[in-house]
Amino acid sequence: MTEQTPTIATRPSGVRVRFCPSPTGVPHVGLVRTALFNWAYARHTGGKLVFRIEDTDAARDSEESYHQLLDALRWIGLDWDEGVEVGGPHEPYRQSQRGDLYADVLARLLQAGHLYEAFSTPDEVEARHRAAGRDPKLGYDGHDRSLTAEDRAALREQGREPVLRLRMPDHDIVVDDLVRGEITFPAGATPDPVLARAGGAPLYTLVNPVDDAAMGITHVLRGEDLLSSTPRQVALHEALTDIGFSTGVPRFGHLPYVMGDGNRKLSKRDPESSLFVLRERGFLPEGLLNYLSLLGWALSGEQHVFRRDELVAAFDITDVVGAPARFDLAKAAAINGSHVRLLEAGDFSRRLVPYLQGAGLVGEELTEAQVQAIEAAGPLVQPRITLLGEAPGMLGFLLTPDDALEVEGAARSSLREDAGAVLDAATSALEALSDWEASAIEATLREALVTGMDLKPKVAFGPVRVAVTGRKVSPPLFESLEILGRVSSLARIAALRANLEE
RNA sequence: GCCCCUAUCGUCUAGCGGCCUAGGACACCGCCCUUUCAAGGCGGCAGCGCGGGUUCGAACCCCGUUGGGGGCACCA
Repeated sequence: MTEQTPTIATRPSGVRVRFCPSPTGVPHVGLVRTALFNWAYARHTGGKLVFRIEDTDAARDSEESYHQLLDALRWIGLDWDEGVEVGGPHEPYRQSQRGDLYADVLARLLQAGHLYEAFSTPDEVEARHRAAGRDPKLGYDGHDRSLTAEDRAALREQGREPVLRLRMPDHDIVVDDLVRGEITFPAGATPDPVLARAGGAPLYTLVNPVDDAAMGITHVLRGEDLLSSTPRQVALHEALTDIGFSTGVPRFGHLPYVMGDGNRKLSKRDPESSLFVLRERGFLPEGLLNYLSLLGWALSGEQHVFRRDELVAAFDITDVVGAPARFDLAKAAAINGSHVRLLEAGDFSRRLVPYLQGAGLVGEELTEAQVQAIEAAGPLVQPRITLLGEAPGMLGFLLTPDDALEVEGAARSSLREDAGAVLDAATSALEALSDWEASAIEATLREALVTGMDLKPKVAFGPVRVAVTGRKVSPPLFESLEILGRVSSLARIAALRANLEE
């Protein structure tokens, strides 16, 4: 065993980072943020991102979750250089398929004396702590470290099977964390961890560092929750180096938590923690990517809205902040709104389609008229929404047959006594209009209602807006009338007029 | 209990000893623009947890303290 703790890996050139989730549950924003920072660091440095799946817990892992992980990464636009789906020189990239490697490493580690067989049950460990007047929560006490071959044989006689524990070094372990700086873990503070169950089933404690070593990972960028497991990982890397399996210890960088409301970690109970919920609400991949990168990092003090390539150009793991960041849905939406506004008009309209389909306003196949209406109205709603999911509400009136249009209660009750007269005047003016175009519509309606009836614009146009869109709030009225067309517009005004009589 | 992390406006952050009477963004509040609602423009409110040092000088360095978070599994 080495005397000193090497904290800087001596590796071939080039940054190699990895993203290695276990496929349990639905992808959440904290997970994606971790993937994002690994990706950004790889792209910034010209290094490689490895995507590995840690599915050694058959009870909790699921194939569905695996596919959701792929879906999530692809949607937000993170690609990887090696790993599941794309292959690479270190296949396979699913730990459930790497059992032979782990068994081999375990055997070599055991033979070299870095591992030992431990027979103590958790109850026995706790009982020893109590008997000695120590805190029972102290963790494993190292009791089996000194078992002789005879001792072990005797225990086996009793039908007991040992787990394999790593012999932690008796010196302090110093980690130069890329985001937190130098951290010292006192000798003896980390109990000897179990690396394999009785029977040999490998645990995360073994498999994660072994694969990092096998895949030549140079920088381990992961969640803060794993910070306290770092000393045992460093110790394992040292042992792996000692047996010639590895060439050193990777650098570590521990990313801050993503918090929810209050002072809790963002939990799966929070709906906004689910990437897919966010996507359904209408986040743009580039908008969410932008916001997520702001959780613990900043491009500069001044620029908050930026593109993917600007992120890559500027991102450095050493600039990441160590303190937890709160996920603020309002700010996320605001950043998204900025990206919505940045979209080219045609692009924006096309991205609306899935949300209109989801709302049942259009079918699988769009009609020519629907395409035209969406493209014409797109620019009207683009500055008015922050999430694409808001679009159906604003565009619904254009994609609904005249006789199916429903006037919202609040819109209906906003009408004053003179609404009928306003609608009558609007009808006369519009029927006489030869050129059905927004500016002409505006001119004639202003003349008839504002000038002719001496009404304030808000009062004058309100009833027309309600008649045509069914709502108090809508895209700009005159453009909306133009897009809707003369026939439908007049029909809707007439319908509301008739309705007022009742 | 032990170990570790962390601390600038309500929130996310810039700041890396003098450029700081602390900058930006979100939120909030005004005003302008305006056919509704937005967008946009202009302005405002609001912060270095506390106590000691070090220094000519501290948001920045050191020590302590308090608050917050995490870990102490045959889960990952």
